[in-house]
Amino acid sequence: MPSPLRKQNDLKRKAQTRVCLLDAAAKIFARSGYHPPRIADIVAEAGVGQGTFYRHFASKRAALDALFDRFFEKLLRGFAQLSDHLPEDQAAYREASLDVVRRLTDVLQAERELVLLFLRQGPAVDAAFEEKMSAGLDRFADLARFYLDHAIAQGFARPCRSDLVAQALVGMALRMVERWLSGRLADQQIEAAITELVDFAFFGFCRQEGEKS
Amino acid sequence: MPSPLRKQNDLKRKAQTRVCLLDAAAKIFARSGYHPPRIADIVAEAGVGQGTFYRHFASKRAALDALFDRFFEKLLRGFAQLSDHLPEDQAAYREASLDVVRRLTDVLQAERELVLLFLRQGPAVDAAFEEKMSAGLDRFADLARFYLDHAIAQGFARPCRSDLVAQALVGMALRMVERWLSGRLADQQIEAAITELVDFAFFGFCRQEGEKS
Amino acid sequence: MPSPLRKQNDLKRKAQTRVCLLDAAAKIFARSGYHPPRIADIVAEAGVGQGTFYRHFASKRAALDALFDRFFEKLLRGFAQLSDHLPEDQAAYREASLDVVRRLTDVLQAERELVLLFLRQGPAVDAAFEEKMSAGLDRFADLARFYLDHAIAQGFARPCRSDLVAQALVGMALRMVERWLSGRLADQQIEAAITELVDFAFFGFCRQEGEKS
Amino acid sequence: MPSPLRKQNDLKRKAQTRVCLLDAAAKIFARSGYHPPRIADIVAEAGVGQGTFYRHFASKRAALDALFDRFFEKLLRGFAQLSDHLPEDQAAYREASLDVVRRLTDVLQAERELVLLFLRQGPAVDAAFEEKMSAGLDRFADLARFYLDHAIAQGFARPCRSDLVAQALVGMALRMVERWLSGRLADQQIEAAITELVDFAFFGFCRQEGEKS
DNA sequence: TATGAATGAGTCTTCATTCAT
DNA sequence: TATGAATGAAGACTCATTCAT
Repeated sequence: MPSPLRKQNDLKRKAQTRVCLLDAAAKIFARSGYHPPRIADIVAEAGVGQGTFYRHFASKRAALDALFDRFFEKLLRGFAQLSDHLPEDQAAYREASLDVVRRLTDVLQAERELVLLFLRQGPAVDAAFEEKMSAGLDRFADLARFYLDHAIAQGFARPCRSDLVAQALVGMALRMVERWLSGRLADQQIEAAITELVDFAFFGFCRQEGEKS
Repeated sequence: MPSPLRKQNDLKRKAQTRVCLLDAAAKIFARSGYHPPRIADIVAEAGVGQGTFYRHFASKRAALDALFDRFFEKLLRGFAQLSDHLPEDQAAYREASLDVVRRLTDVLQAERELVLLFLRQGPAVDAAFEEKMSAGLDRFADLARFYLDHAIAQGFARPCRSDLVAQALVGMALRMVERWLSGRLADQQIEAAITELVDFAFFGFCRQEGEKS
Repeated sequence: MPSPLRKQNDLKRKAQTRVCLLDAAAKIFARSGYHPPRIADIVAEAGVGQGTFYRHFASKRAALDALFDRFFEKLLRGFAQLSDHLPEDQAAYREASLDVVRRLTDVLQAERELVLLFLRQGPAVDAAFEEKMSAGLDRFADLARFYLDHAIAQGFARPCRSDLVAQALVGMALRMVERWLSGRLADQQIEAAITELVDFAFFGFCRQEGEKS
Repeated sequence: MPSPLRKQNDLKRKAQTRVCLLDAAAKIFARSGYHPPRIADIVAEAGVGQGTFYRHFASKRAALDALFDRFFEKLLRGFAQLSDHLPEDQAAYREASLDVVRRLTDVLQAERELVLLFLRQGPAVDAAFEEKMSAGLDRFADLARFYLDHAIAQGFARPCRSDLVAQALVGMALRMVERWLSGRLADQQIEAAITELVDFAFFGFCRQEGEKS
């Protein structure tokens, strides 16, 4: 009969090892992609034995799942209180949009390597993982659509197929993020890019009637 | 010594086998992704022997390259004469844009499985392949930017960071195509979606001054 | 320094754990054979930790040995006083034989699973264990031979190679026991089968001169 | 399109390799039992590569199955024409029995190592293999029972539970064979042992009325 | 003494690649 | 040129055993 103290310590140690392995996996996957690395690479990076990996994850695939869950939970946490109060005119809407995007970029930048990992490797892992990621992205699309519908209802956005537009916004975002985080943005002025693209989303690229040149 | 006729027949047969293998690879990759399938799966699908594969391609990776090249060449062929005459007002610009997109969708639909393959698996194959695909997409972004700059110069598009907007357009397109071809578009009315999204690109989602409700 | 009472309690607890592990091993081996189960299966069944197993047995093999010893000792205890007085005519000899077999079946039925385990798995464990089992069976063969020689000396058994006949009797018994305990006896009337087979051993299957039809 | 000749040669070569592997497996299993050897041991003995084993057998278990099938088929072939004419008196019955047993011993001696392998390891492999062996032995028991029933019907065997007696005979045979082939028969005079045991089966060990001492 | 997390040697199995025909 | 049997290096995974607590 083990003492409760002993049991707690064991659990804590085990949890530490798990974190250690996840961090190592993230590093390795970020460096070489998901498929190429061997379990041996991950445990070497983590500094534990081969068998230890299998005490914590059934397979490389399971570790990736755990990694994604940890990441996505963190990502969502930043948007929990978002829908508390909705903007009531176009200017406020634009401010709120800029605010959301900025907050998003902060998280993404903090997890740069993981983001790139999932963006590139995610859809190629297997059908189940693609589905999981797809569901995650759809949650963001739904959020965008919800906001868009609000704006339409308020009258400061024009009626449109908000489902399509929301997905288009997600598409824009994904590509810009991927280019930004992989260092392919023309200049790395992310702030300027954000403004530019929010304006593009709000007003399109056409010169409007009465717009000053 | 083989007769010239014999030689020619041999060559023709060889080319046929190559096409056969490429088609088989496309089918298999489309079904299971790039990494999981074994050479054995491809040759089984093609109905040839194991060794035959290696007479035509150095590796699975090389076959993928060949597949991409064949596809991309076909894709570009549709846009060769695009820049022959540029639209001179906003309405013509919109018509031309719709036209381009429609033509694109025709090719994409014809090669549905390959498109999905490259969209999903491409970035995960390896750095070189990602670079190759990236270059391909950048050619489309460059094209879009060229048109946008023309419109700005003509005065019917507002001045903007055309490089960013062009990439944003590519991002929009990629996501919509991926959803469309994988059957996740809300309704499968691609024509309506095209109009909707071109309008979004042209005018944004905001109601403009003087726009009728 | 531990009190003598404490010491005694520790010893008692240790013995209990040992019994617990042996019982668990018996159950597991009976279910899945000797080779397939892992130590982890045994300790899970016993409800103790992995390490505990090694405090009691050096290896799975050693636990099997202990299991066999415990079983065989119990088996022999039923035959200790057997040779106290020998039968003096054929009828008494037959009665004594039936009596021995019945007593044997009682023990075997009580340890059904272990018996089947050793019958099936024993010879396949390793050379040493086979030797050990073989020696055990030879003790029964020797006993049978001793009785047979007595009967021959008394004149109510015919002279024969008693060593061979004794081993044949053991063979008969092993197969019948295996079939009985695994539920493959035509009807489960073990008592009738005993009589039948003792008669077969005594008289063979041939009709004798003067036997009534 | 491969030439038929080529195909036939390939097939022949493949069959040779298979035989090679089966022989190697038999040798290895006979030496060390079924469970301990690794695939590496078998392929080393056969002088082929690791992968070659898996081209021919899905697993070690499948190889054992193939080995047993090959052996059992050979064993049965010797008894195909056995029931052509049945003995009509006790003396002929005894001659026929001796004849069968002698023929059996010839085959068994020729396959000494395999016989010992199956006798010892067979029941311990897994439930399916045990069932397979059991079915094989039951075929011999059925044969014995058929003969016994014939003798009873003819009146030169006494009425008895022929099913039980047949199984008892199988049990006797198994133990004697195992002792004989493993060199534990007191003297190696197998011919004398056969006579002795057939007599035991025919007449039991009791002295009969009117038998001369 | 009991525990169970950690270990890493050992093994199975796969599969890209070769090569004799 | 096409074939497919053979190959063996590579990698996933297992599990008996250790040892710090």
